[in-house]
Amino acid sequence: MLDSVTHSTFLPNTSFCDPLMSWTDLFSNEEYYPTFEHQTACDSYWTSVHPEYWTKRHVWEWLQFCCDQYKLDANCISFCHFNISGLQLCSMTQEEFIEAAGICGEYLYFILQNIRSQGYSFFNDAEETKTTIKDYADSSCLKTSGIKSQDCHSRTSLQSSHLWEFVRDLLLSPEENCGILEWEDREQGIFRVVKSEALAKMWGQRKKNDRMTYEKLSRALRYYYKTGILERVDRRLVYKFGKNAHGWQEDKL
DNA sequence: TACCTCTTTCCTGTTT
DNA sequence: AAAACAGGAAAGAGGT
Repeated sequence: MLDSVTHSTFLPNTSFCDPLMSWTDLFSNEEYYPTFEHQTACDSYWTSVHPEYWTKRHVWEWLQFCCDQYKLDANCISFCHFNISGLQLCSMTQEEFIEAAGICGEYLYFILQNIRSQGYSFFNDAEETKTTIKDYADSSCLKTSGIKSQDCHSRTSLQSSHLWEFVRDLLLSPEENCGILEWEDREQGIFRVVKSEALAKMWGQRKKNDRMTYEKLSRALRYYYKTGILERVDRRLVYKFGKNAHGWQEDKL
C-alpha cells in the first residue's frame, strides 16, 4: 500500500513547531504563507486529488473532514505536524500519526490508507464507511470516548461550527476568504462584510443549507451582541469582535 | 425525555 | 426603491 511512496519521511522542521499551535495559528502565521504559492480559494477540493498530490490546503481539508465526519476531537491533533504536503503525509508512519495526533492519529492513519488503497469509493457510502471505521476502532480496542481528551495539544477545535468562529476563521484565512470579509481595524477586531450573499452562501454550504441568506445570517450575528461575542458598530455591514470572542487577536495567535 | 444553546426562519418596522 | 438593520417570536438541530 505504501510502496508507491518513494520519498523518505520528512516531518516539518520541529525547530519552529509549537505544540500549542492551532489550525488558526497555522494559517495566520506569515512564516507559513509562502508555502501556499499558486493556491487560490478556487483550487480543487481534496477529494478530487490523489493524496500523494495533495497540497497543504488539501491536507487541511481532509483533516477537517475527518474531524467533522468521524467526530474526532481536533484538540488531540498537533496541527504543526500536519503543515505538510500530501506526499509528506503519505510518508508518515502509523507511529508518526500517533505521535502527531495521539489516538486520533491512529484513525487518521487508517482513513488515509483506505483512501490510498480504495480511492474515494471509500466514502461512497457514508454509513458503510462509518461502520468500517467503527470496526477498526473495535478491533483496535479503541473506544470513541477514548478519542476525546487524550494527548491534547491544541487549543482550537476544527469542529467549531459556530457562526462567529466561521467568520473569524475566514478572516484569518485569506486563501478561503476570496475578498468576502476584510479587516477594517485589525487591532480592534473591526471587520467588514464585503460580499454579503457570498458569505451567506459559504455559511450555508458549511451547514448544508442552501436556503441561507445574508438576512438570516445577520440575524444570527445580531444575537451575538447579547453575549458579547460581537459588538455593535453603527455602520452597514461592519461588525466588531467583542470581549467574549477569542482567537482573532494578532498578538495572541 | 427534557432541557439547553445556537441558530434558522419569519416577521414588522426602521434606517441608510 | 433596495438593501441592511433591529429585534420579537417560534421552530429546528444537535448535544447532554
